[in-house]
Amino acid sequence: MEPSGHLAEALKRAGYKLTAPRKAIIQVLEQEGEHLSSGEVWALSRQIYPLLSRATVYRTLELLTNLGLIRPILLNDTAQRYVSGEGGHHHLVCSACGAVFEFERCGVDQLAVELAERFDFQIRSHLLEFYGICHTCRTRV
Amino acid sequence: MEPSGHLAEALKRAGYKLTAPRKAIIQVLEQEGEHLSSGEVWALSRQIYPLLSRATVYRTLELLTNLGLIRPILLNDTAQRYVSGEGGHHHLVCSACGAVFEFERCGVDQLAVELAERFDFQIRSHLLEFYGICHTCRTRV
DNA sequence: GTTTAAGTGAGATCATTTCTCATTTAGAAT
DNA sequence: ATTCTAAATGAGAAATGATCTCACTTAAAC
Repeated sequence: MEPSGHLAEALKRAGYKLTAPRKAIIQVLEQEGEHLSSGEVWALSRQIYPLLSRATVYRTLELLTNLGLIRPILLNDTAQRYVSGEGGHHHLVCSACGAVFEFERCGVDQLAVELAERFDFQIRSHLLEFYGICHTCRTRV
Repeated sequence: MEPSGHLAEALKRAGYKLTAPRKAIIQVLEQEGEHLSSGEVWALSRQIYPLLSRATVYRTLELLTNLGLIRPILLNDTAQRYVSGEGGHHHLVCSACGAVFEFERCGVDQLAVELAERFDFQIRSHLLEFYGICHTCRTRV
């Protein structure tokens, strides 16, 4: 999800303690890729630090979110999921079957610059999603 | 949220029964505006149809979602919230304090046309969100 | 090594969502 | 209008996800 060591460094820089539970959670986030739910983070991190409590997972995910290092994303789940706080995510989401297609170029960079100036807002990432009906669902009788 | 009668018509057209519970839920969605959670829809709809069960609210929201008439959106909540299934939503979201700023023009129309063709996907709406740190949070000591 | 504010675990509590199944009903058929 | 039936519903149980509390622990500054 992130370049290794990135999250730990950012935490320390922001004045937070680098504890064993946090190290385990960070290691999971950095190694296991995108779209992890809170529960998945908990399960995976307990393989590293078995005493880890659910509460600490929620607290750490919230902390990392507030620092802009990760952010929640809406998938077809009930559970909250997280992705990297940097860069863009671009999806086509089928309203009927939930299928997700990804694409790369989105062309919002210029807009980002304009908005950053207009709102005096420091932009770190973005999400662009289109919703509709996919080919399969549309051609199904 | 929708032009009046739009949802009821679409439901019938898709072959679903137009029951009293569904009418109440639809009336709420059409009148009460955006960003309602399931719980809020339940509470408001019960003012119209007091026997209404939570389960029916969930079932109806899921049905309307599958038809592309509404869609879930991620806000700073635990609860699932819904917006119109048509048109675009454009937000700047502060990772630190959760503040949301809206903007209008997003310029993704041309991209939408290209993607629709490339993926053979019928696009009905989109969401463009930028994440970062707002002016207030950045200048706060 | 001491100190102390920050961080944590365990489990209770709360909120949201899903499930089950007996009962009801919209709308088609007559 | 009446009958019929698959679809829809209500009520509450169960599951899942998130938050809170508080006594205990610990990172890191000194």
